[in-house]
Amino acid sequence: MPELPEVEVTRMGIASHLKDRRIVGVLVRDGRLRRPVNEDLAELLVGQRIQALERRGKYLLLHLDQGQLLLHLGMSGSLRVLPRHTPLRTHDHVDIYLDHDQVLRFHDPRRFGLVLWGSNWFADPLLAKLGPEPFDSCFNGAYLFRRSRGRQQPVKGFLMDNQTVVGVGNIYANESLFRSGIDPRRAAGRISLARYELLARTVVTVLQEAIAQGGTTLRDFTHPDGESGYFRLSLLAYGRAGQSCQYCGNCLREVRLAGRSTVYCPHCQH
DNA sequence: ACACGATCCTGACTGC
DNA sequence: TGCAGTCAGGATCGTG
Repeated sequence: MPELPEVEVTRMGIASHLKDRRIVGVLVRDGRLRRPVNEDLAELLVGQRIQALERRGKYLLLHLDQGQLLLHLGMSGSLRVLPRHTPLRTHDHVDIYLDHDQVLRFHDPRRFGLVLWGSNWFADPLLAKLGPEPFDSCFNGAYLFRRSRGRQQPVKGFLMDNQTVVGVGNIYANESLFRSGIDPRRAAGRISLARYELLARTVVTVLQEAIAQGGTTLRDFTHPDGESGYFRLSLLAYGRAGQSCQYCGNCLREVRLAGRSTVYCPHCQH
């Protein structure tokens, strides 16, 4: 489900409900995630107060008095703040009970997500190797150009690599390359500085638009408040294989790149 | 170092 | 209706 915009929409939706709340209980119904949830999570968390909810790439960091709870939504995860006695759905794997009768509930059918306690996640290999945030000034065309020299990898895979830049998954990689007129199959090392400058600006614009529209709702992604994200209506490439290009009217084509569905316009993208 | 495929897991959907 | 096959927004690991 979530790329950077969906994670950021989640963060914005729940951060104010979490700030200064005290954790009064924890229930792990199924701790078998990408890595096992800490077995003693309740002992570790109960009594601590929540200071902030921060995002780094597609990771969320819940800052508590004595450390941080690292959260990742994987492909199918979601995180909501609910009244404590809200009925359970299947795959509601972790509940963190808060004062004021609320619960922070982690839901993840495919269990590719993470819920892990630690004291310094920024030093952990999971986060330490991440590339820049797309909204940071060091993410720009010159950076992409420099980093891509000599690389034969298709530019789409290069853009989705979270050591290049964090947060750009399959949907937004497709959209950014479409809007930039760059063929996703083109070798990353053979794209000009000028085109990378356009691509970097486009990535930022696409992600910002998606956040402003509440993210992209496919299948079950909804806001923390249950609303849908409307960026799906703005998708020009992703999910539109076989339909006509909004720019030139030709038929959009689909190929698989690094195992991921890739949609592009053979006429507009080079 | 680099690029790719397989893999973790469940659910939705397709076609027979 | 049922069953097999395919695919899905991520990230890591092993391979050549």
